[in-house]
This record gives sequence, structure tokens and C-alpha cells, in this order.
Amino acid sequence: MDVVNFRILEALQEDARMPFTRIGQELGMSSPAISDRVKKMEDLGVIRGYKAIVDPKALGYQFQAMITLRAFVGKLRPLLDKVPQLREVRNCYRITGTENIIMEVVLEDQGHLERFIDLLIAYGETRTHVVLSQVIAQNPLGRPLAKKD
Amino acid sequence: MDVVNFRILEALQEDARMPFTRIGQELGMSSPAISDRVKKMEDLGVIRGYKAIVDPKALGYQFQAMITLRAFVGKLRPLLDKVPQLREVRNCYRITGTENIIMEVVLEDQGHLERFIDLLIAYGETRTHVVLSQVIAQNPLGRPLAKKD
DNA sequence: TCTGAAACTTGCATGGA
DNA sequence: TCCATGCAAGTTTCAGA
Repeated sequence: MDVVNFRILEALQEDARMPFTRIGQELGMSSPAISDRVKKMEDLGVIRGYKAIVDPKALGYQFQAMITLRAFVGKLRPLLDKVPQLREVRNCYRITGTENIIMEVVLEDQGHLERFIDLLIAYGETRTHVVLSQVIAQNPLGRPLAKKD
Repeated sequence: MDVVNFRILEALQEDARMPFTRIGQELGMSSPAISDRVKKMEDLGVIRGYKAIVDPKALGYQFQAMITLRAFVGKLRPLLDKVPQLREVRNCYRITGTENIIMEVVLEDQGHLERFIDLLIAYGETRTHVVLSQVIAQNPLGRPLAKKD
């Protein structure tokens, strides 16, 4: 993971479909050299995949919400098993603190929000925060400053 | 936005680098047809871009955290202006509720977490939840069920 | 939306630093 | 180990229908 790899990561986090030839041009390298480095980073798990970023609003999802949940005793494991089946959940984290879980969800309308909360209250106490706007979205990950290599 | 477009979105959310020829094969269409539809969805803002998904741990970030913040009077706007400059912030949302802001951050070590919190307390009261694990990451967005088109 | 041709990109093998 | 070159295979783009 030298400076060149971080430049490549920067480019691919900005546009995952950027051709290796163009990345190579910007770095003064050939495309096979870029290709090799990318493959290596994929194998090492540094790059976990490439995803199209889709706008929920444009698809008809009126709300986005962050929901925290404090699981009832014995209900955390069942919830963790359930969450992957919920198409509304875009991201879900186990966290420290009084709440156990925080998830980012997309909802079609108010009725959908209500049904979704109804589903969750079987597992724990929830707090819902409707998203007003996204200030930062998928900010690229840069090189850690403390890293010495 | 017909069913074909949703199939294309599905494919590109799973792997943004998937060739249009292969998407076309799976849908029984030619690659120019796929290309046209993708370009149209880009122009409409349905597809906002393509990003490589990078593993923070593999880059040397030891912690991930969700931080909520309740801004002091008059401090919300300055914070919103500041947040885009913070490389630690991967996502940031304005939300409803007693907290105004929730952000997902990556941190190199405990000292880094401390410095970051120190920076934030000038703007409001924070609550930090260290991420233990990510249960769901970037779950693809599907077709809204209520949508009629 | 498809076909077909041209331009471009990627993958692979070889060779050099 | 890392990179450049060259070639073959695959992909995207553009025109015309």
C-alpha cells in the first residue's frame, strides 16, 4: 500500500468505471501495471467491490431514516438474523452504548414507515430520526495520516 | 423506469464494473441498448455515480463510529460548513429529533477519536457509538413495491 | 432497439530493470 | 518484485436502419 495505490483508490472511489488506461495516464504508468495493483487490492480485501450509487428519491422512496434500537433481552440475535431479509435496510451497524443497533433505511411513504416501526418493536425499543438531507455521501477514504509505509 | 431498468440497476449495484454486454446477455438485449438506458438513468439522476467500496480496516483505520450531535444555538450552520472538510467523515445526515446531525466516521486509533471529539464539542453536544460490526453494508436499492408504472 | 464497424480497453505472456 | 511492450480477445461507441 504505497502512494500509488492510494492514488488508484482515490480514482476508483470517485468513479469505479474509470478505465485503467486513464488512471495509468494520470499516474504515468501502463494499464497492466494499474490492473495488477487493482487485482492485488481486491485479493487483499482492500477493495471490497464496486457499486452504482442510486438516488432513493428518484426511485420513489420518499423518506430516508436512521433508526436506533435497544434490543429486548434475548431479542438481539433474532433481530440480527432478521435484518438481512429487510429490503428497507441499506446499512446496519452493531454499536456500543445504550442502543445496540443503528440502521439506515429507505421508506416509500408514511404508511411504510409505520409498518416498518411496527415490525421492529417486537425486537426492542426504537428511536427514529427522519433524514432531512445528506450533508456528505460516501466520502472517499484517504490514506491514514499515522500510517508509516 | 420499467422492470428492465430495475434489473440493470440491480446488476450495477452488485458490480458497477460489470460489462454492458454481460448485462445485455442476461436480459436478452444488446449492449448498446443497455448503454442507452444507463446513460439515461445517469442523466435523470437515478444513478449518481460508481464507487469502489474500500475496507477502512485494511487501510489502517482501527475504529468506525457513529456520532450524533446536538448543535449549540447558532452552531449548526458553522458545523455544516465545516463537515465537508473533515476527512474522517464518510457520511453525514441532518436528522429530526433532539439530535441535529449524525455522522459515520473512520478513525485511525484511540487518540484520533479523542482529537475528533475535541473538535466537535465546539459545535455541540456529542454522543459517540463505536461500531462493533457492520451487519449490512450498502444493500442494493430495489424497486419500491407501491410504485405503479 | 438492433446490427455492424471502428475505437478503445482489458488480459495475458514475455522480457527488462 | 514491479513495470513496459505487444498482441489477442473483449467492450464500448457511433452510425444507419
